[in-house]
This record gives sequence, structure tokens and C-alpha cells, in this order.
Amino acid sequence: MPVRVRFAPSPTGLLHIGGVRTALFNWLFARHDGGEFLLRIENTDTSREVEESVEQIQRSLRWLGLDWDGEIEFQLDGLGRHQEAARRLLAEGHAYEHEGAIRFRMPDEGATVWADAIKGQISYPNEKLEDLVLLRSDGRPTYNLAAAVDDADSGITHVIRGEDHVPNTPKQIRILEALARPLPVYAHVPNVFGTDGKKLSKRHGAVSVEEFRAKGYVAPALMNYLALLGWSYDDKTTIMSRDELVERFGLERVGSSPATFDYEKLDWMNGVYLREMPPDQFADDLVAYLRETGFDGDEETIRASAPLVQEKIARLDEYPKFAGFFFRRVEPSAELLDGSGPLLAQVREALATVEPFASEPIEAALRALAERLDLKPRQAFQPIRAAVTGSNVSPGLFESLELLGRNESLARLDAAIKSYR
RNA sequence: GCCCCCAUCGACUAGCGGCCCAGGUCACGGCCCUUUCAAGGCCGUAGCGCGGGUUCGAAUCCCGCUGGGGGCACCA
Repeated sequence: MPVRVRFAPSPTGLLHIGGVRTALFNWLFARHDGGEFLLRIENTDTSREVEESVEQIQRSLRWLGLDWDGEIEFQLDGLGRHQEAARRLLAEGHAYEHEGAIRFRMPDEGATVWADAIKGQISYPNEKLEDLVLLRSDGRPTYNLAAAVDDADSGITHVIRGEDHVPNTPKQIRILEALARPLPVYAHVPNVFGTDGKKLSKRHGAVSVEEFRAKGYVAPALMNYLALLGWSYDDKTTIMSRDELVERFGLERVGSSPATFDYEKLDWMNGVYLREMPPDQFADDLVAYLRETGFDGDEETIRASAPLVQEKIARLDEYPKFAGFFFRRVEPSAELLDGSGPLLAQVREALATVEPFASEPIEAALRALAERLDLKPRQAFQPIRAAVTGSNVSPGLFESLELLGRNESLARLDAAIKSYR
């Protein structure tokens, strides 16, 4: 029997990265098995906020490539079924009326035990389980009733959710048993903490998928990183494509202790993915990203400069700072250029006559010049870099000069010579 | 307060009784390469929370402690 799982976020506020990781585990588990991955929104009303939240959840999942099967289910749509279940439990003596609400009758001896696919056996003493409300006095079902009934009605085989749901599990098990419905396998994934050791929340850094996207992370890198947050394949594999992840994922190798989100490792991994991209794809992604974030440089220049920066940046958002000099004149600091006027004058002369104005001939000419002046490469090249890029950190100097073109390069050199003779 | 869960380098983790005086990745330090910064290569620092057991033998099993987390609604 194929596996069927569901991701069931509540549409309150933004879907944050911990939730996304839970969604990822569900998705990987389903795809690995050739089963189904359902998306259910646990809404209790139909406000405007809910609508926006549902949109955001979908955007997040789509961007990461977590496709769900079928239509999105809304918990509210199951109202009739939930009420019916409560009435049945009442009729069969598993529940009783209490001040207008329907309460479930919990056994008060023994224990409720299940074999959690991630955490192993978990046991709750029944005497600690209170008679929970199934149906409120206004007729609306409570979460535990609705969730349990929906899982059963959807034929969910594995409930993979955050560890904050562990205490709900014995309640849902008891409800399902009273209803004579089959129990799903439960798998509770541990929390994700922020770098400060506290549970990840809106207060700690970029937590929504959209923020990661805005910071210039690419989806496959985020997916790979998230997969490794709590799951491992073996003792040495870290970079895995989406297909490899799907092929290798399993609940058995999900750890049972919480993990801390590490932005530095994510940055490193994102850089790995950026560098491994085919140049055309990198350029496409870069252009799309820059357009989205409002960068207004011309596309031709962006594409031409893409190969020069691909090897050097870890996040797309570093581009404007790193390659911005291609789009505007720079103002090098006096500190970087002080006293280099005479050198730059000779550089200018050399560059004025190089033919063609391409990186290789440029490099040859500048190296010859440095040798003639008895300067070490860095002594000769850093002032040029500063004059032309405005910084002592930049893409390759010769390639940058070529891309800038002879006129623009000479103009920047002239400006520097004039100011720093 | 009560219930439940968790515990290997700073971080993510491998380890499921001998293969481990603990392996990989990030970060960190050093060296190499080098026009800068990265990238890359090589080397290195760093860890089994504590105390009892069990066993010929424990990071691995059991108990306690400590620490961390989650949950205790007519919220989801």
C-alpha cells in the first residue's frame, strides 16, 4: 500500500523555516515511496489574513519545489464530518455532554503507547490525560478531534509533524480508537533552534522562505541544507541533489534531538550550488533575482559579468556590492590610491594601445609594465583595481577591464590620476 | 507544579558493545596556490554533560543527577 502523508500548517502568520523543514520531510518521504503528499490548511475561520497566509504557504512550497497532490484541503470544510464523529462518540458512550460541549471520556488507567517512527516508543499515563472537549458549545470541533478525523478520512498512513504535537498524539490515538479507525504511524520531528539556541521564531533572523529567497539563497541549496538538519544519509555525504535526496530519504535516519540552524553552513552550501550551476543558468537566476529585488542595471551587463562573479559569491545578494562598479562610476578612497598617480599614468598609456582590448592581451601588457617598473604584481595591480573598481576586492582585474571597455577604463584611470597625482 | 522528549567537537552529524586514544561537513587556525577577494589543495585545534552500575570490554545497554526542549485551553 502506497504511503500517504500530509503537511498541515495553520494559516496564522508566516510559514517559517522549521515548518518548511517538516513539509520537506513529508514530501521526501512521500516521493521516496511513490506515495502522495497532501496539503491541508488547518483553518478555523476564513479571514483575509488566512487567505494571505495560504498564498504565502503555497508560494514557499512551490519555490522549493515541494509539489503536493490533489487540491488543498481546508479543515473547515470537514465541519460536518467532525460533528458527526463527535455525535457518534456521544451516542456510543465514549463522550458525554458537559455544559453544552461534548467531552471525550479518557480512560484513567493504564497508558497510551505508540511506536514513534523517529523517537521510538513513547508512553503517556492515561491518568494524566484529561477529558478533552471534542465539540465546543457553539458546535465547532476542537483541533484534536478535527485533526484525527481528517487524518483518518484522508487515509493518511504516516503523520509526520513537529515535536510540539507529541502531547496531542495520545489524545488523537484514543479518539481514533474509540471511532474504530485505523491508526497512522506517527513520526515527530525535533525542533529547529536559532543560532542563539532558542526555538526559531520570527525574532531570530530570516525565517520565512521568502526571506531566504530575498537574501539570495537558491532553492536546491536550501533544500539540501534543510534535509541535513535532523537527517543524514551516511557519515560523509553532504551535497545531494533533489533526486538523490528523494532516493535516499528515510525516517529511520532522522535524529531525535533538536538541531540549530547554522547560517554560515547554509552560506557555504549555497556557494557550492552557485558554483556548480551551468553558467547560463547562473546568469538566468541572477538576472531574475536582481530584477525581483529592484536592481536596475542593464541585463546585458549583468549577463556579461555573471561568469566573473559566479566563482566568488556565496549569495546572490552579494552581487550589487561586488559587481556594482560595472554599472556606475566609482569613487576610490584616497587611502587606496594615495601616491599611485605616476603608476596609473603609465598603466593608462599601456592600456590605451593594447590590441585587442581583451583580458589576455591586457594581462600581458600590464605584467610587462610591472616588470619594467620592477614592481611585484600586487603592488602594480592593486592601485589599478582600486581606480577602476573602487575597491580592493573585486572580480578578476583583467576580465573586469575587458568588460568595462577601453573608454570607460581609461576614463576611470584618468579620474584617479587627476585626483591622486 | 505535573506529563513527555532529548543529550558526541562552537554548529550539523556518523557511531546502533570490541572496527573509535571517536569519522565527515561548516566555522576557526596554519601552509600552498595566487593580481585582490573567494574558490581549491594540504595540515591542524576542538567533542562522547556528570555519577553510579552491567560487561572481559561502553560514546554505544540500565539507573540517577544535571542541563536543554516541548506540552499541560470550549488555541491550532
